[in-house]
Order: sequence, then C-alpha cells, then structure tokens
Amino acid sequence: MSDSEKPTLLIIDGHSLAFRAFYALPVDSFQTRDGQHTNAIHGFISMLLNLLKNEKPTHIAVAFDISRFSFRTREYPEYKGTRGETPSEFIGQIPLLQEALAAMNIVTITKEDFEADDILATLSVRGTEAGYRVLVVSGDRDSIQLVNDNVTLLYPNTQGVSQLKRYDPAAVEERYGIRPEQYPDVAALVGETSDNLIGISKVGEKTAVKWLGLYGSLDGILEHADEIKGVVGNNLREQKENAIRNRRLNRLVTDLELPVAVPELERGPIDEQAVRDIFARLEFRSLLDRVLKQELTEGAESAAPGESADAAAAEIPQTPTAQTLLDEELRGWLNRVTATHPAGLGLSVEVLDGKAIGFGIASDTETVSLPWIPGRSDYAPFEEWLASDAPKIMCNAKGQLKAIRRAELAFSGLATDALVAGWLLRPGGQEKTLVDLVARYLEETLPQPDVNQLVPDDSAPSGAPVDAWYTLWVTPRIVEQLDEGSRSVLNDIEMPTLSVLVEMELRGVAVSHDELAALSTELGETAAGIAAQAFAEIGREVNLGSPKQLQEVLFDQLGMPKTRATKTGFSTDAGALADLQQSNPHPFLGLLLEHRDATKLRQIVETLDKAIDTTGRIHTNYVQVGTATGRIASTDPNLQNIPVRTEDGRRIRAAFHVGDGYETLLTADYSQIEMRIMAHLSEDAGLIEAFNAGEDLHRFVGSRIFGVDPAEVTPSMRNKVKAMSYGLAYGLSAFGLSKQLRIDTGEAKQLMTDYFSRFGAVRDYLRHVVEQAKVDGYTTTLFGRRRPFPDLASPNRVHREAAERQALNSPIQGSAADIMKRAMITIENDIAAQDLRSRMLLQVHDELIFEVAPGEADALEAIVRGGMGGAADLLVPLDVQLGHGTNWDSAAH
DNA sequence: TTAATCACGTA
DNA sequence: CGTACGTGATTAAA
Repeated sequence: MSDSEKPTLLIIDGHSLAFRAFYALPVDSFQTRDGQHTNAIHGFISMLLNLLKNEKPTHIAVAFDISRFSFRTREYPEYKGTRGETPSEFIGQIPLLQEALAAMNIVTITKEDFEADDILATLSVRGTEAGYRVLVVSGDRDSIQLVNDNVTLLYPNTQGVSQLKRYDPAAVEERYGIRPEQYPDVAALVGETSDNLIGISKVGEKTAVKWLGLYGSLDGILEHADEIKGVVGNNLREQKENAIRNRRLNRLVTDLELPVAVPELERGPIDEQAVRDIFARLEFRSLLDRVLKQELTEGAESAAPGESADAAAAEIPQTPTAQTLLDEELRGWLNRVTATHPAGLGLSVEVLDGKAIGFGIASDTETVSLPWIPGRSDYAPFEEWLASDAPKIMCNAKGQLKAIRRAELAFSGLATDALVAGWLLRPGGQEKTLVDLVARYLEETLPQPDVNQLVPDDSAPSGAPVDAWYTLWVTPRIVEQLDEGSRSVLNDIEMPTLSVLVEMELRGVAVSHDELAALSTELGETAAGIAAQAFAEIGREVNLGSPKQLQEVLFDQLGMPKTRATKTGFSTDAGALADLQQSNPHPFLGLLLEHRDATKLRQIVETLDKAIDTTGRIHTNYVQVGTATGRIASTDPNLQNIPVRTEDGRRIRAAFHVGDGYETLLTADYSQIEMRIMAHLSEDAGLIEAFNAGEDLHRFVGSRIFGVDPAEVTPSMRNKVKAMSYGLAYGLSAFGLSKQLRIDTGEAKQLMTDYFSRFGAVRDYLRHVVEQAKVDGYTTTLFGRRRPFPDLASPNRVHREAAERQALNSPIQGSAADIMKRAMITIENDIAAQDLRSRMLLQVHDELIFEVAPGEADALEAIVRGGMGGAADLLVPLDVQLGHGTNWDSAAH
C-alpha cells in the first residue's frame, strides 16, 4: 500500500497549540461583546481547518492535559516548575475550544495522570501499527522522538500557528543532525528550560550531537564517560544523574490505556446546528463560513484542486530576505516587477518623527529595502517609480505620504490602502494597524522591530520591507471580501479623500497664540472668582472638578434630591444641575455651572495653544478610519469640536485666523444636510416641498404641524419642531423628546403624532431602514457604504434597541459623510485644475474652511458652491452657505 | 503609571 | 430612554 492510499491519522496536542495561538494572535482583536477572549480558539480552529484542507486526514483526535500535574511532577516536583501563571485571558478558552471541537465531531482525549504528549505517543504507535500515515501536531519538542517513516511532526514556528514546519526523519536530521529517536538523548544532556529540566553544564546541542555521533546513545555516552576529556567530561561524570533523570522524564509513554481505539477516530459529519451555536457565541463569522464551506466541499467527495484552494485563508510564503539595490540594478528590478504586478507593489515608508528614514517595496516573491538619506542620488529609479502612476499598495498611508511630501519626493499611484479597505469591511472593527489586519486576515503575527534592542534578534526580519510584504499579501484578502458598493466607496471616495487629507493636515490652520493666551488668563480669573463665590455659598472649599466631592456637597451637605444614577453615584452633569435648580434653587448650582463653563473653555484654549507649531499653525490629524458611519474624526488636537455656541466659545473660534499671504477665511457649510437626505430617502412629499419652498425649514414644518401660517409660528413652536426634526435621525423617543424640551411625555407624544401625521413617509422610511437592516444584517448609504449590525438580533433588549437606533441613523449620517467627501475631492481637484493658491484647510462634518488667496474669492466660491452643491443628486437641492472673514468666527455667516 | 469614569465640546 | 466622535480631570487600582 502506498502512502497516498493509507488512511491518515491526525493527532493534535490541544493545549500546546492553543497556547501558541494565544501568543500568536493579539488578545484585544479577538474578544466577544461580553468580554470573553477567543484568540486562542480562533487561531486553533483556523489552523485545524487548514490542516483538514491540506492534509485530508481520515481520522483525527485532539489530546488535552487535564492539569499541570502528572506522574512526572510526582517523580520530580520541579518538572515544568518554571512556568508562570497561566494568563487570565487564556483561562476559559480551553473548555470553549473543546465545545467547538465536539460540535465539529472531533474527538478530544484526556488521561488522568498523563500529559497530552503521552496520548500523542500512544496513538502514534497504535496508528502506525494499524497501517496509518500519522501526523502529529505539537509545539512540544519532545514529540520529535515520535517521528519515523510513517510519522511526521508538524511543529509551529515563530511566524504563528498557521505555518507549521514539517519534520520527517530527513528534516529532523537536517535540523538537529541526529535521528528522531535520538532527540530525547540530546534533550536529556542539554536540558530543557521550559520544562525546568537542568542538563549537563557546558553541554549544548553541538556537544550532545557530537557525542551521540561517537557513542550512538545516551547509554553509550555514559558507558564511555571516562573517555571524555576536559571540563565537559568532568561535568558529565559529576552531573550524569541529571541526564538520566531527564531521559526518564522525557520518554513518552506509548502504551496508555485510552477510552477510544484508532478506528473510532474516523471523521464524521459535523453537527451543523451545534457548530452554528458555538461559533455564534464565539462571534466567529468568517470561521463559521469556512467550516461550513469545507464541510460542503468534502461532502461532495472530491473537490477540484483549484476550488478548495480559495476556500480559506491560505498560507503566505515565508517573508523573503530584503535586497538592497541601487541605480540600474534597482531600475531593472522595478521594471521587471511592475510589469508582472499589474495590481501594484507593496510599499511601506519607515517614518521617524514625521520624517522618512527608509522604504520597503514588495513583490509577491521579493522585497527590497531602501534606507533613505535626504539628498542621495542613487535611488533615481525609485524616485521615478514613486512619482509615476505605477500602482502602490500601502497600509495606513496617510502618515507615510506626509513623510514623502516632507522629503520633497513626488508621489502618485496610490491604489489601495489596506487599513481603509479593512475599515470599509468592518467599520466598527478593532483593526487599527497592519499588525491587526495581518492577525485577522492572514492569521499570522507580523514581525515587529525590537524596540528595546536588548535582544538583537535577526531571526525574524522586520521593518519597512516586511510591512510592504504583508501589506501586499493582506490587501487582496480584504478587498475580495468587499461587496461592489463598498469597493466603489473605496476607490471613488476613500482613496481620493486620503490624498486630500494629506494636504489638509500638512497645511494646518493659523491660530493666534496671543489671543489664546489672553483668553486663557481671563478665563482663569473668571473661574477663580466664581469658585470663591461658590465656596462662600457652601462655607468650605472643595474641588469643583471632582464629581465625587460635588456629590457630597449637593446630596449630603445641601440635602438635594438624588439625581440620575451613574456607575459610581449620582450625576452632577449640566442637565442634572439644571433639574435641581428648578426643584431646589440654590446659588451654588448656578455658580458651579458657570465655573464648569469657564474651566472647560480654558482647558480647550490651553490644549489648542500647546498645539501651535513654530510657524503659528495647528495641524490636526484626521482619522479616516475613526468612525463607524463614514465620518472623519479629528485628533491631536480635535478641531471638530471647537466651541461655537457661547460668546466666550466664539472667542476661541476667533483665534483661528487667516494666514500670512492670504486674504480671508472662507467657511462653507451644508444647511440641514441630514434632513435633506431624509427627505430624499423617504421621498416624503411634505418634506420635499418644505425644502423647495425656500421658507425657513422649522417654520415651514411648524406651520404644517400646528396648522397655522408660517408667520404665526411662535419661537416656542419652532423650537419644538426643530428638536423633533433633529431627533428623528437619532431614533429619539417621546421620553427623550419630553426631557429635552422639558415638556411632559403626553405632550411629546402628541407632538410626535402630529409630526408623523404630516410627514408619514419619514416614519415609514425610518421603520423600513431598521426592518431591512434586520434582514440584511447591515445598512447602506447613498453611495454604497455598509455598516453591519450584529446586535439587531441580540436577545438583550438594551443592546438590540441601541442597534436599532444606530441602524436608523447610519444611512443618514453616513450618506452625509459620503457627500462631503465627494465635495472635498471635487473641490481639491478643481482648485488644482484652475491653479489657484487658495486652499482647503479644515473639515467639520458639514462645514469646510478655506484660506483664500488675494483676488481668488470669486473663483474659489464658484468652485466650492459647485463642488458641495453638486456632490449628490437628490430630490431636494443641497443648500450651501458661504461666509468670509479674517477669522473663523467672523467668517461664519 | 494605567484604566475607568465622568463631564462636555462639536456635527 | 438620541447618533457620531475626542479630550482632560479625577479617581481608583496597580
């Protein structure tokens, strides 16, 4: 019988593989909603699926240790004594893994008083005797002794659990220079730190192998111990008991009594419902697909070879060693690989303090490393490639492109950003770096440069070439999972937006330090004065910034009624204080609110002031993948929450001013864009008419609801309607509305009823969005951006209803974000096309701020109006409000 | 020193 | 018991 005809027995050391997986995959990326960690389970099952696909075992078993104690620890209590506490995140994953294996109809075996390794050894012998080809999967080196012509060991390497190194007798010999059955002798002499087995001093692998070559076995070596000269010979004679003990302990037991015989390990069909249940609990969606798909193809007997290859995340090749090329050699390489990689090459820029210090380029078989020093001339072919339209695939490109711009290198041809693609696939996901993407989509650990340099580790290459390599490999795995709509959002909206954001961040916005400093001082004095008055009211000094101390004052000292409960006590937020002021008026409450206002503004002023650079400008960081809806987030500092509602707040805005060489700031914002999107999506005739009437929206809606002429709509009526309209897009309830407007729930309910009686299609639309999301599992924006909502099926009412409100809001907020991004792309292009010096600086969701070069006001206005107004074709017009001024405040209309 | 909580600024 | 964010101060835990 030839090997290929033999049945194949696959036996796995469950604990050791799960543990490897635990360390290979980031804990944070694999966690269920209720906090259960699943990285070890995920890694294990993923590896298992690869094995099932590639090795096609006919029989399979997974062995687990029952505890850390076995006959070995009884013989030698120090055995494995160096092992630390099991990480808490690992605990609990094993029972779940066993449950998942059971659902997949895979036998798990344990044996009291023995280790999983002994089970493996026993099964391996029985399997061989019964004529099986045996595959042993273990992360324990002791398993090497099991290898023979019929038994192959699959051993995880440092790259993670998805890549297993195959050890047959030849591979063992090549790696260790000995036959497999000699390995325990080597280990006995050398010792095994991880098992706390001390070997012979000064004897390492080389010496042990040499002795084995001379004397054949440990017994042979000990017999001839007297012949061995030098210090090592002495050590051997003095410490031979160590070696004898080690050899006794590392000999695996091959004749255990096991509850199952090998033929009973034959693979059977999975329990599909059980698999669905456990995978749902573990929140493994892609793994579930893989399991079910695999079951299907195997059920269909023999799948075509090419068919099964694309079913699962296949392994990627070992990262090639980076080449360093210059001049014509570099040109030749680039010419060759660009020709064979129409989809693009991987590119990664190593950035230090905002500056480019090196580049890595990857093809699908090679990597090139290009250390960068400003002004060097031997990279001309690289610079040409960088500037060309040759497609580049990057990950988190924005910061890298900024570094390229600062190095004054021309750049073009960004094809795909893996991070952005990953975000479109899972907009609420945790993947924020290449490391996370590689873990999720390739199920490997990205080698990281050793930051603390204590260990000069040259075993795993890292840095820009490796990043470029993994970027190239991971990107198609993500993009292929995107639906058509998401793909068009990626290519037509997000990638162009990325380039626009690079320029906006580099430009920054001018902010006056003098104005901020003066304001800070003033606010500080105001706050101190208010604090003094507040302390006088309560007869003592407390930290007004401490909710805890405030609770003592309010509820103990002043005996106020308890407010809304928080996790740690009772709320002292502005809403709660306002409620108290109504029921229990007290001067302290007003003073506290005033103090909050002053200190909050001062804190904002201070943060902004610190962010001003040497040229007097602030450069925010736009996080393109920062939101679940499609909006952009702004950090360090956040320039999307600069105060505007109060007089003092607007003084902060006023410190944002036009820069030298420019004439004014131009602000441009969409008016009521979300309501307009609702009008479009709902096709509500009344709302569409409202926008086409040209009347003030809330006045118009108010007149319809209250049955009066628009001119007779009172401010109170208008306010109510305005709150209702805005609240609609958030899933506002009657309760919430009543609370916000300080009216009773009955009146709020009536208001909602009246509203929907006039604008019923809006209600129908909002209901429909949620219903459709429950069917599809996701929502879609006007331009095809998706957001999944697993919680819509949650049995937990709080979770489910929260998901319903999010699902209701997402198409609206997300479509507005799509529209604004499209406008930004058009405007940036048009400004360049017309060769204007004016430039776009900031985006605040529905507002853009520009610096206007002298004489360009009219031209810029036309571009901005055109770009924003024409960004979408809706059933209602997109109204754009413009304003000019020398600062952000005065530029507001 | 880090993580959670609270509060609050914007659209 | 209204969506989407980021930041800073306080507090408790380590």
